[in-house]
Amino acid sequence: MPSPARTQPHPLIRPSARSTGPSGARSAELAALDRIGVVITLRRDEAIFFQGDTAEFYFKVVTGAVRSCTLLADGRRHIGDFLLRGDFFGLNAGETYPFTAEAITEVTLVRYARRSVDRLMGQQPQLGRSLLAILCHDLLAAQQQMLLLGRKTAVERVASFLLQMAERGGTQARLSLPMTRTDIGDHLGLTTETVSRTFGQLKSAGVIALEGLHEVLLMDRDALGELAEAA
Amino acid sequence: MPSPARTQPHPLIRPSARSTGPSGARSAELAALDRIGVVITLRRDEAIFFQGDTAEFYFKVVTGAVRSCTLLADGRRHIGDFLLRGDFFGLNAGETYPFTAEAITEVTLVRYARRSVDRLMGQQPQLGRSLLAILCHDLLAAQQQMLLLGRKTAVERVASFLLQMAERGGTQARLSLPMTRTDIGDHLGLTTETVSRTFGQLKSAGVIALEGLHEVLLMDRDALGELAEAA
DNA sequence: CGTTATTTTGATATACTTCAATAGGGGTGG
DNA sequence: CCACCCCTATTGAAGTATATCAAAATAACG
Repeated sequence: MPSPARTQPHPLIRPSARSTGPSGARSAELAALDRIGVVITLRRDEAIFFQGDTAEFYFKVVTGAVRSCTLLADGRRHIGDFLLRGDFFGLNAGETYPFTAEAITEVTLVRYARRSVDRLMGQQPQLGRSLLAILCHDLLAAQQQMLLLGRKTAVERVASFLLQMAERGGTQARLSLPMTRTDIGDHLGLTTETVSRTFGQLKSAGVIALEGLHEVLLMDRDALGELAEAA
Repeated sequence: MPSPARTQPHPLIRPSARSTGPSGARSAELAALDRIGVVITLRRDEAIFFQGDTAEFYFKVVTGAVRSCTLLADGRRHIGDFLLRGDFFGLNAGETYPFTAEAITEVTLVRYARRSVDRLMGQQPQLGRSLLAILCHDLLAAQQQMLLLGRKTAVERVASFLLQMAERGGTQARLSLPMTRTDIGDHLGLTTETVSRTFGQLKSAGVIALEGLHEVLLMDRDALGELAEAA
């Protein structure tokens, strides 16, 4: 079911194709994908797709950050993952997307038509392997997140999250958190307040330092690792 | 802080191959797998593999039930999933298994060598698609579990779990739970006591009935659906 | 059948949430 | 450039769902 316009913080504008062209891919096998990709851009808080939309496309993040959300009937929200530069998302066995994807910042994506990917996979078996590898990786990440949500304390969750973001981000000592504290809470199964207090604790302990609201310096990575109960 | 797993029999015995032979597969594409599979059986609480073992094999459950567990340093345990008849597990991008797999009951599995599967995939592109579909399905299940662990109450967790097991189990009104209450707790991010109390609540409410410890009758499936906050 | 593991039930403790109020920050219009 | 406003974050006080601790009841098992 294609989603009708819904009230969103920003007037809801559907992504529109802007130009076609190659962009960097993570591996040789995936480079073939670029030939069938279309670059799109979205503004902050725009939806890329809604839960329940027909799953026609597969996406890769070029710049910016995306969140994947699901909602319960009474409004409780969960953010399954944050998608950063180089991450793929939207690949799905079912007819429809099982979650909503929204731009956290202004974002540039490459969009691949599902049928084109299917066709290409027939011609290039290596592509199938690459997608298999990506899915295995995502599944592993999901398993770690389940451990976090099921069995870790607030401090352990936040510490794990920061380390994970640091690993994904590139530089090791400084990392940027484009999302809000509420987003982080909804990803870690905590409230905004608890996230804020936990950042405060880590700051007081000298483990991290904040530079503005969205930049974190890892002052003591080992200590952070221990707090995360490294798993 | 969530409690460490309590006394659990630790699996000490390595699985051993017993006999060779084909077994039923879920789809035509996967039938090809059976030709390269080896049937193995394990006793209750035996480990199929340990976290960190070299990931040489891929498995399918023929009879019985398996749990996939990860442990934190202090003993807190999380069960990522229960694997039932027809479920595949152990497929993995990495060199090693990221979790331990243990037999909950006496269990019969088919074991596929990873390299054989790889080779077969080269010859039968459809196999790759089937594995892709299985992984997508697993990923979806993981996303739902993250929502459960991150945002649902104890009653919602247990209700969701029962419905999920009912769907997987076959018959709709009666379902069997071969695992212990502790296993269920470690899967749902709860303690044994909370699981037990929640079962009690559902029983008092007339939503379920217990027949022995491991058989559940769904007396009011709609009510259970509402309690699960159907998501 | 006795023995041990598992489950249930009860009483208490606590980590996190909820509710409430203040403070900061970034953009916009004057 | 500054002043205002709104949104986000922080901080505080009180409440609650679930964990923990403890013990009895039930089931499993040799």
